[in-house]
Amino acid sequence: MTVAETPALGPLAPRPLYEQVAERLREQIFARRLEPGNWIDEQRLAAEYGISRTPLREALKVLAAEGLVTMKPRRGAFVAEMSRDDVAQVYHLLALLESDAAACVAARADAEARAELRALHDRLEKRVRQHDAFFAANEDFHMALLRIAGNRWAMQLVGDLRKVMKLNRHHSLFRQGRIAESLAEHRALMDAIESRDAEHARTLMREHFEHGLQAAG
Amino acid sequence: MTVAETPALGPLAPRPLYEQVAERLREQIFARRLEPGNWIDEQRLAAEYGISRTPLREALKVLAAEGLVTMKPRRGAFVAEMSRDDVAQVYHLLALLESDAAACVAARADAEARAELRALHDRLEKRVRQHDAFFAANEDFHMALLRIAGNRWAMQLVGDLRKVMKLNRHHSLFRQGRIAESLAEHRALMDAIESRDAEHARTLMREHFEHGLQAAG
DNA sequence: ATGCATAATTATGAATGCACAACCGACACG
DNA sequence: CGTGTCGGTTGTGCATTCATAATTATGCAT
Repeated sequence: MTVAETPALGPLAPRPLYEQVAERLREQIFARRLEPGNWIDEQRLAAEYGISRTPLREALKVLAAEGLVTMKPRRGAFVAEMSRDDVAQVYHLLALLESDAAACVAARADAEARAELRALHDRLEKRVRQHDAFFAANEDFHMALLRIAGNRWAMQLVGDLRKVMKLNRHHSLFRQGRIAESLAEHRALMDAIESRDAEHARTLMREHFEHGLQAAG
Repeated sequence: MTVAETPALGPLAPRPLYEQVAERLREQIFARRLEPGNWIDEQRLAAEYGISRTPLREALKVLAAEGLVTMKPRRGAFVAEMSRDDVAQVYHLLALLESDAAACVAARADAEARAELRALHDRLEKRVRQHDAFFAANEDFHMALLRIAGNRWAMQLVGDLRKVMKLNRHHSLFRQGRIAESLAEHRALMDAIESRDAEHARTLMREHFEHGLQAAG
């Protein structure tokens, strides 16, 4: 009844096929090989992946729950589209959830956790010039913050919201100069966290997202 | 077994089987006919529902994404369990998301929307004595607030969080006297909304959940 | 009896098969 | 020239079947 100990299971994880397929589909969607609005041809993809439609359809259900695809009865699956409103709404939620996490971390994280965030932030500083690497490091920092905040449900929610955000073509970081701005905001946030100023951290994180939304608009 | 002619709603409701099954499973879980931690016997349920395992498995994927069941590879599906920590974490998120929605509604909802909420609140007032009816009316009020706030992603998130919350046996409203308290808090919230005091509404909603968590603890 | 190896059973994960709705094009009609 | 419907085609949704991992039962030695 207490957590059934499934210890570690590193390379010995016989991950179900439908999960691998879901992961692969996510990559295809983020890489824009499957574009928002496009119909997803089950037969073609099943053939391409060398599998049957059954696990593919199960994977599509998972992605639908994540919001990456929409299912139309008897019509099939389509890559989800993000309207301008959707982007604004998701930004608002990310601001709310992540600013709360930032406040929580500033207030309660131990020295070790703060050091981990500092390390991730420093990595961010080193990648100002490489857009893709900066993007990845940015994601790492934000997700680490969530993990340290210690709310697994929040981590799940934010993870899903960040996934659907990747559907948005005009990502804020693409704007010229936005990376430098974003970095400066991260720097201020990191300072607030290290000086354990929870409310300041909350405000900075919220503003970070507000600026991101403006840049994306 | 074929649906035959559903005279009025036949062609208008071609809801896929796996969705109906998902709905039915949710009911079974909320009614505690399937208890948290229990293994879900695919064959037995498929036979019981008179369907094959394929749509049942697809429904289970959906519920897994909602957090109502957990899938263990090669072991099957299990009704999710909510630990004490989980309950606290979900309450925290509901407080955050719904208090923001309350502030938004107080600030921006038009008279008609406020009237709708008032009507739902009055219904709540009339059901103090009937636990189940009060519970349902409470849910209606909270979800209406979310809908009026106008963030469809927030509505989805809160809906899912409220679903997993129903797994928790010791729901706060079960505590003696909590219903009256809850109602008083709703009353104050409704007043704040009608006087369009956004920050007051936010605070009241947050406290409403904090009290709910204490009652559930 | 207890512990371990091994065979039988059972259930999951995936593949294949099939019925019917949705789509596409042709052709008749207003 | 647009509208409608009729037949063929395609693809979804679901059922059925199969392979293999997990679980239970069995036997044997200690």
